[in-house]
Amino acid sequence: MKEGPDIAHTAALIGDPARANMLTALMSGKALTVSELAEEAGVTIQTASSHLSKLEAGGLLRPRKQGRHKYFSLANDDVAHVLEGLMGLAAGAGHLRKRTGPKDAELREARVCYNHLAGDMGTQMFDSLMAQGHIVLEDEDLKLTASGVAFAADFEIDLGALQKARAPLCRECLDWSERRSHLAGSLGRALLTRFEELAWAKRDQKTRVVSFSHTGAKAFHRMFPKDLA
Amino acid sequence: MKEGPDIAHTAALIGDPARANMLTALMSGKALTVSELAEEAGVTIQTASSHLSKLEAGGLLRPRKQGRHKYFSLANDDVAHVLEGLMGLAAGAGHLRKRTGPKDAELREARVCYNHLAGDMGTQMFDSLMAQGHIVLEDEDLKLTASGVAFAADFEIDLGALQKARAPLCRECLDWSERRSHLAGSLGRALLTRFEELAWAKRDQKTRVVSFSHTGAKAFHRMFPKDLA
DNA sequence: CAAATGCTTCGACTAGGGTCGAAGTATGAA
DNA sequence: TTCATACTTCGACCCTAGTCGAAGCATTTG
Repeated sequence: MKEGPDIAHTAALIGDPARANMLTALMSGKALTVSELAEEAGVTIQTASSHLSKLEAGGLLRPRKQGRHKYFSLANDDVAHVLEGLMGLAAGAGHLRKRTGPKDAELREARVCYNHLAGDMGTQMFDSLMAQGHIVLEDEDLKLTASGVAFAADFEIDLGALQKARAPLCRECLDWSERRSHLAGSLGRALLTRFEELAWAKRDQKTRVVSFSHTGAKAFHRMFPKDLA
Repeated sequence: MKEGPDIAHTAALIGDPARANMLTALMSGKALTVSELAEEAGVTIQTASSHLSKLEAGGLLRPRKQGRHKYFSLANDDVAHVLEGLMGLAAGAGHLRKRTGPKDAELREARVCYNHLAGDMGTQMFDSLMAQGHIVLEDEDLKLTASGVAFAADFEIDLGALQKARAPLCRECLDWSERRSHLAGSLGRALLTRFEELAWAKRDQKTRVVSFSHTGAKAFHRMFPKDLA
């Protein structure tokens, strides 16, 4: 009678408030230590440790040991994708933690989703890349076109290094605030990194907010124009 | 400190085994009564009733009263989308209920996802529609092209009626077995319905399996060829 | 009207799991 | 080596939430 994967176990892992807080914190894309995650979730370190080993066993997190620290990050983009989807459902049901908080507007404007740009500017960049023909939807997923390769080279992104990793270069990710797609995958990550290198934008560690400088925003909009007839 | 929607509450709703079974059953797209869902989940009717009101309050289900029956269905495509995503995660973590069961192959071949065609044939149909230029990814989401409109008319699908509803006409939905997109939205539903009307395919209520007849499969592959150079 | 069916509410029971204090292990610094 | 830091394990507590029996509504049928 029960066919298909065991959805309940995975959902229950996300369903605990402390664990959900940790996962949400990891949506920033940064790897965090046990103590940092404990702080984030508002529980003691012992409790956090127990939660984290469950999340790891459930395939949601990827641990990395470094000296006496243990860093956790989301296991892959699929996890981030599901988390964003859940945020969309929760937002739709009106289950917001704080409604129209001061950070809310900034979060909708531009924020980090796992490791790439999300929010209004994220979807705008995605749309613009599609409209300029730099990426296309082919077969199952997004492909970088020849013009896209040129674009990346022009922006000094090392595609060769990115393609060595087995992670997909381009991926769609559904935005919970915009309800539209933005660009994930290793290229999405590389773009955000590049914005930071060029000091176009800075990301706030705690809140996931990405704040663009004045000149950075201007350069961004020149590179990814809203409408191109 | 806690910004964003309350993901834990929604995930916890899905995280209970009984509720997860009900939701999985509703992925068939059919509306089911309280007693049917109780049977499906293996709990008494009282327990099921309690679960269902929670799911309803959480915005995951949409109830409809009809006489002394109360029918439940998934609230919208977003819910189905998240559920499929969770199935993908659970499958990736190796948390399958039964591994390589007899139904498994059939499920991967063709099954119902909420109300549209999923599995190998679902993704194949999606790819073919894209390749033939009937649908394109524009701005945020999928759009039906002029040739797509002609195609629908030719297949005797009443687009006018579909467009009246505020539900999106075309949507992508990620397949947990294929890990590729297939067509959701009201057009996706209409296509599956049409296959049934033409007796190309029949869907099994219990298992979500969609079985194509011999001639039905032939017609399907003629209409959605795998490769068109 | 009464009987039957489908569902909801109430109340009580229980198990599972989240929580933390305390003790144990491992790595790095002095 | 000795101390400090980062994390894990153990054990006990407690409380939420899932469960079902029984009773209560609502709707349809006879």
